Amino acid sequence: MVTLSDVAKAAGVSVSVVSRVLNDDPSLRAREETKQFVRAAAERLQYTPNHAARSLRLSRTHTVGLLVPDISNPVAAEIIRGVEEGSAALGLQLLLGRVEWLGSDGGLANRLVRQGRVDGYLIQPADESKAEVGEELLASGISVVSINARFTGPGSVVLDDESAGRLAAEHLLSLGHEDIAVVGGGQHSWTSRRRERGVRAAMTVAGLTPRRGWTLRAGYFPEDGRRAVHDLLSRGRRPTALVVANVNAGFGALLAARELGLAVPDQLSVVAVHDSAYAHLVSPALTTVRMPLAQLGRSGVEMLAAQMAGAAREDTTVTEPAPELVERGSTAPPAASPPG
Amino acid sequence: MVTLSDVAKAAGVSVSVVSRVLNDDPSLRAREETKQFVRAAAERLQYTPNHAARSLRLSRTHTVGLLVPDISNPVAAEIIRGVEEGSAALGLQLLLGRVEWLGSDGGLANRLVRQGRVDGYLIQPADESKAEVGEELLASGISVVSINARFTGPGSVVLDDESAGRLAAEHLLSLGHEDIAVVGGGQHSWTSRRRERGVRAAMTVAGLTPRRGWTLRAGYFPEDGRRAVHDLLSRGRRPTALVVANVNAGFGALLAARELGLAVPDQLSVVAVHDSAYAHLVSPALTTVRMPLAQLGRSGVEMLAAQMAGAAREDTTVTEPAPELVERGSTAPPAASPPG
DNA sequence: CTGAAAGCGCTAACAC
DNA sequence: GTGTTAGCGCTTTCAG
Repeated sequence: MVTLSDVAKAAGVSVSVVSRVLNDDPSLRAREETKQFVRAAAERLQYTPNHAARSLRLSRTHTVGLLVPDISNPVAAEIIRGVEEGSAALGLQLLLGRVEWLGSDGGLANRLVRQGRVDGYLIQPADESKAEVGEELLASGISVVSINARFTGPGSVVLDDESAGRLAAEHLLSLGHEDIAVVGGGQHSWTSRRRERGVRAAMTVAGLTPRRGWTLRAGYFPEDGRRAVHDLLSRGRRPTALVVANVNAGFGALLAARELGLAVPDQLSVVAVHDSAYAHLVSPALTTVRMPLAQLGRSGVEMLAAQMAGAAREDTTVTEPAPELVERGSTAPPAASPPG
Repeated sequence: MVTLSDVAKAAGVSVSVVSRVLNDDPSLRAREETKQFVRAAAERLQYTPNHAARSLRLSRTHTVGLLVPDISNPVAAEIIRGVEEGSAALGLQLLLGRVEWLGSDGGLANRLVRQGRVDGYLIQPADESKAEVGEELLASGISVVSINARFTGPGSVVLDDESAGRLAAEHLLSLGHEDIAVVGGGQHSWTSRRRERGVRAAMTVAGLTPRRGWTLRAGYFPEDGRRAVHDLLSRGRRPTALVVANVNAGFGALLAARELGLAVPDQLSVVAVHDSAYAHLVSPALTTVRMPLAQLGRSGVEMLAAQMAGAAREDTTVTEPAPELVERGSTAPPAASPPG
């Protein structure tokens, strides 16, 4: 390992000069020649500052913890991609962890903070992990931002879920649907509730009232969507169209329809929130509302970086690019049928 | 931040005693009472050793770099899950990075090594990132293990790809297929070549010779599979069954068949290597060969940890649990048809 | 049985 | 313009 003093020796100056040259210390007035010499020596020796020493000295690690619920979920993965891009751009390293660390494990996440291993945390809560789990971290005074969900306190970035819900509903309405049900996310998901609100808003504008019992809470997995749709469609009157709050659950909804012998889109239209690389692979291909997931991740790190630099905690919504309807094969006008 | 000397003060002993008690230094013969006292104080103050100081002192970070090509790929994600589990079990933290760091960016990966930021690397090469990219790292003398691919030198853990290929082919053969084509991974993928070899082996045993031109190299994305199958099926004689070397490409193959108006499985059977949570969501549901991806990830970190502890570099294959055929709807006996 | 002190590599205040 | 030095928090050798 080549250290500062190696470089100093090679350049024939003292360590402090080397340090200040290499860090572009403005208060340093050295001969240009000296600077060049130092830089050349550093280059030649392939000097790289030791990270441990530096963060010990500066109490700053240039590392942020990324706490995620489940990498295998393509929606989460897409957000992570954005986080990755953003942190690379900001020169931050990512320490990967599971969001479960917040709750269990004697507060492993907190320990990492006290260890001085990270300068802040980016949290992508699972649906279930509600606000409280992050509170302990919030209380610790460290920089934290929650992605796609909110704590009780400020410090979050979310998507324009209400618009997404509205867009999905408007699409169905424009096709002529009136009997629209919504399959939401988990019980406590604020994100999902906002999508549902968007759907209701669109229906209200169209002069429709959502039928009671037609707003379900399912979850974020295909199996959740499947179960919910089985449930919904085994009751008396059936909707002609479904807004599913999450694309994964949307796949499950499609599966359920197939299992029930319902033709999509002829007998049932399905539109889901969040696009997915798989949406065009199922049949019929799934109509979705695309949301800027990677941008959400990028905004998340950026906000965290700002917080670490001293900015106040705030809550923001990523509205650019706006949610966009991606029409595929799973939506069509309702079959002509006598009003129920 | 509470430091060792805070604890020492609280316990009324010196820092060195605290350090040795907390690290269970066997060479320390202190009164049991003293130890208890120290531990109690540490507990009470919520002492956690500062990571930077420790790794500066010990030149060890308990952190490994995880370099992946693409988190959004569910197959890669599943491996990462295993890596995550394994590293948690070993008390290692994961620094997430892109495998592209190896090539470009002036060797960012190398820089992290010289910075002393990681004790070793786990690399999951993209198909394209061939052996060479890791060589520089290998040369640096750091611990490295490559997952699901091999460097020119030792230090890798892979799956039993040949068995997987064989299993897929045997399934098709047992259904009565003779005209079997294989859609492989990228040009240079050793992993994929081993799967192809397994297919050929099974066919040879059955007294069949794979038709020339029926072994394609595609890639690991749905689009790759789709293109390859379009290509393959637009030629004169058509196979009755396909072994696709990767489940994602398998989805693309299914799509291509649909686009060409070929009924799966009646006119074309498809079996793909690697199971996926999406396999049962497409229609027909995709028959796959399940491989222990998470176990691969776990074995990867374990091997890396061993290497970091001084073990020699080696190449191993994860054979437990063995590849397993998951029969779904995309395979069936070939339609009775005159031999072409 | 316990404490003092050196030193890991770095930055920054201060001295010359 | 450049060098000296203290000290970040920790482990460990060596004294006592």
